[in-house]
Amino acid sequence: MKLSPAVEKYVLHWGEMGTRWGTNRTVAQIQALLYLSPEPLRADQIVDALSVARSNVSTSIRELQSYGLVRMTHVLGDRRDYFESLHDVWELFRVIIDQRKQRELNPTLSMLRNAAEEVDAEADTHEVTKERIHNMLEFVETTSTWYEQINDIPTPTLKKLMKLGKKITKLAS
Amino acid sequence: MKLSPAVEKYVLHWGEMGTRWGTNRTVAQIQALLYLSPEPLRADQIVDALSVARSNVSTSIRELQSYGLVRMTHVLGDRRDYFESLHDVWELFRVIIDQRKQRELNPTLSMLRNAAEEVDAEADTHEVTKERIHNMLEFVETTSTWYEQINDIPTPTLKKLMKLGKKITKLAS
DNA sequence: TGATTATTTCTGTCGTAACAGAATTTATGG
DNA sequence: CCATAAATTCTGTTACGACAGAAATAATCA
Repeated sequence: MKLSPAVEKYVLHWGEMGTRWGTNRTVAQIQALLYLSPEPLRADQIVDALSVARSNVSTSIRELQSYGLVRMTHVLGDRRDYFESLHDVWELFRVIIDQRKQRELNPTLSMLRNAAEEVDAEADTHEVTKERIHNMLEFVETTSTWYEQINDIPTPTLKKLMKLGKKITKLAS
Repeated sequence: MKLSPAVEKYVLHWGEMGTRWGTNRTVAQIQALLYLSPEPLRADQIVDALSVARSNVSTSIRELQSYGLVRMTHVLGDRRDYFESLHDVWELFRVIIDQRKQRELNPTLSMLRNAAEEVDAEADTHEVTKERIHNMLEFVETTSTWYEQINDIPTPTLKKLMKLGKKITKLAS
């Protein structure tokens, strides 16, 4: 299993970027490899292609499955597990962003709601500080509900909307 | 410099979240502290409030300044440096997202452009793989130009647009 | 210009996460 | 069931980033 130069560059870059997105290199590399692979791959093929330990592949795939980015498949008469990634890029990023909303936005939202309530009762806290917390809360709430709304939009519509770019403002005024 | 309970929670949470966003705890805590502070703070005040080493504050502030999130101010007759954060949340996130675009989206875009060109010339690479690279390139390009367009929209307009949520689709059909 | 205060840079330590390889568990075919 | 293959979990090592404290540098005042 030798990767072509272009595929190798893709996989390596994706691995690098993965580390910036809260996951680790191997996880991101495996996702990239599976995304580009025309057919599902076995763990040992991934080991071979990426030169990582078998155990590492096992752990990483489990993580990818828990995110909902990778699923297991099987071949008749073969007891080994095969894995494939989501292949639709839009779907892929919906899932990723959903995850991040769960892990980051939601906890922040509840912290801010608590903090906003609590700070209002603090007599010796500066008004400006109170206001700042409320502003941040409002921002995160707006972002959060906006995202939930947008997430309901079917992909083709979403694409069209995005292609409009700032022209969208003309319609909405 | 004793932080109120609400402020402390905010700062601690922000620090935690910071680690998920590619920066470190101290940097994020300092930004949070400065964001909430009614007036600019000196390095020694930050040391006191967050219980971190002076050197750590120096490095972190430098990082925040390089991101454009924090700026230095001075007080007449006082040679010490004072620091304040951007206070407009919308502005704050514009800057943050801009940074992330620079560091993540743009490099990925150029990798994908190279990979797309290179892979087309690879005779023994599967058609499906080629297509996947192109799909990813198209997605990132769409996202990138969409962002550039959106970034031009003034904040009040942007707020209104976001409040529309998915109702936006009715206008654009 | 020397003394003092503010700031930055340097150096070493520590904690954490990634990872390899070994050991174990689980599954399947003879 | 036993033997073998596959997959997972466990354990120790390593690499890296965060950070404190020390040392060095820069700025300001007497």
